[in-house]
Amino acid sequence: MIAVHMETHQLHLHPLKKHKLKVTKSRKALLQVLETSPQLLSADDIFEKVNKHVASDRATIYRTLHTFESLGIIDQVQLNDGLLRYEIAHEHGHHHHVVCTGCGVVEHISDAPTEKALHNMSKKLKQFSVITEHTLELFGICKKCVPKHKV
Amino acid sequence: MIAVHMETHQLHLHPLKKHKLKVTKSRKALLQVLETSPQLLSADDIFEKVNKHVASDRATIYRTLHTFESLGIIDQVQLNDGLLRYEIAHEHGHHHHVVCTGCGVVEHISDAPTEKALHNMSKKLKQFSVITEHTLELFGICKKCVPKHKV
DNA sequence: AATCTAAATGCAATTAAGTCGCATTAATAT
DNA sequence: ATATTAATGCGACTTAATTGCATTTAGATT
Repeated sequence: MIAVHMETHQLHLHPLKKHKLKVTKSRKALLQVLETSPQLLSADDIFEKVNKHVASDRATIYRTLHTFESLGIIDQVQLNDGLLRYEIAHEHGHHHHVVCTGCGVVEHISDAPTEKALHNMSKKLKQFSVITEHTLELFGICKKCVPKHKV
Repeated sequence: MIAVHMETHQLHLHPLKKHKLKVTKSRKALLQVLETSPQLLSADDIFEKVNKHVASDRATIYRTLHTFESLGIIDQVQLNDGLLRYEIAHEHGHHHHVVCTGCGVVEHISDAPTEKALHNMSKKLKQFSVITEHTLELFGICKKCVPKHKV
């Protein structure tokens, strides 16, 4: 009864308890921020958003991001500007992103035909016999932002 | 006769003259370095290699890279480590890279089936109707490096 | 060939993203 | 309630990249 109650409105505590990490204000806020964001967020985005709720230091944010990343709680993503961005790790595993250049909203994709085409292509390479990974990110304008760009 | 002679061993001057840029030692060396590199090179890689031939400053290298990039002489590439890398621009246009994580050697690819799969996939997106671009980079171990990684 | 001038360079200072050491604080096990 | 150890805050530092400014130089002009 009590356990059920706790679970329902404190879902963001799970990853911390699960990995025996101390439940601090900064970490709770960071998780909250990532869980509710429709965008991929940079360390600085996260720093700003966390600090609207609790006082936290950049070094703490960076260290927390590293900790969470190495535990698989969050994923790092490189887009095309060299800035690392973060998202809550997907249970689905391998996937890619479509990012709106207007508002930053992200749609997650994992498309079997594309993966198959990539696999076929990798067999045609001249200098490579082993492909270990790939990055694939798409950029576009989301339906909400299309009107703004029509102007 | 004279023109032919000049062309044969000074191909790297063409882009400079073509764009009415001054032909300096640093720029010649930078072009030479990029033209002969089987790898994508970071600004710092280029700085080091250029300075084996002529004395040049980092600021000069960065400015030259910007100039060349905006004129389409070279292309910028983001891999997965946040460092900008450069290559001589391909006349072929749109293409992707396969990068050896051992030695950095790059194979250039442009695969119609993959592009078609990406195109099909983009039509299935929920939040997007317009896709403007995509990045796709593959990582693997090249045939020369496979033996080293077997150890 | 000597001179002129805009373009390019070298140098130093600056910014931005991220990291690290260390003393202090605070979460949680006892 | 206390002890222990993880986590934090702060400041200094690193690395990639940018910028202002005085000097130099490529190449056009005479």
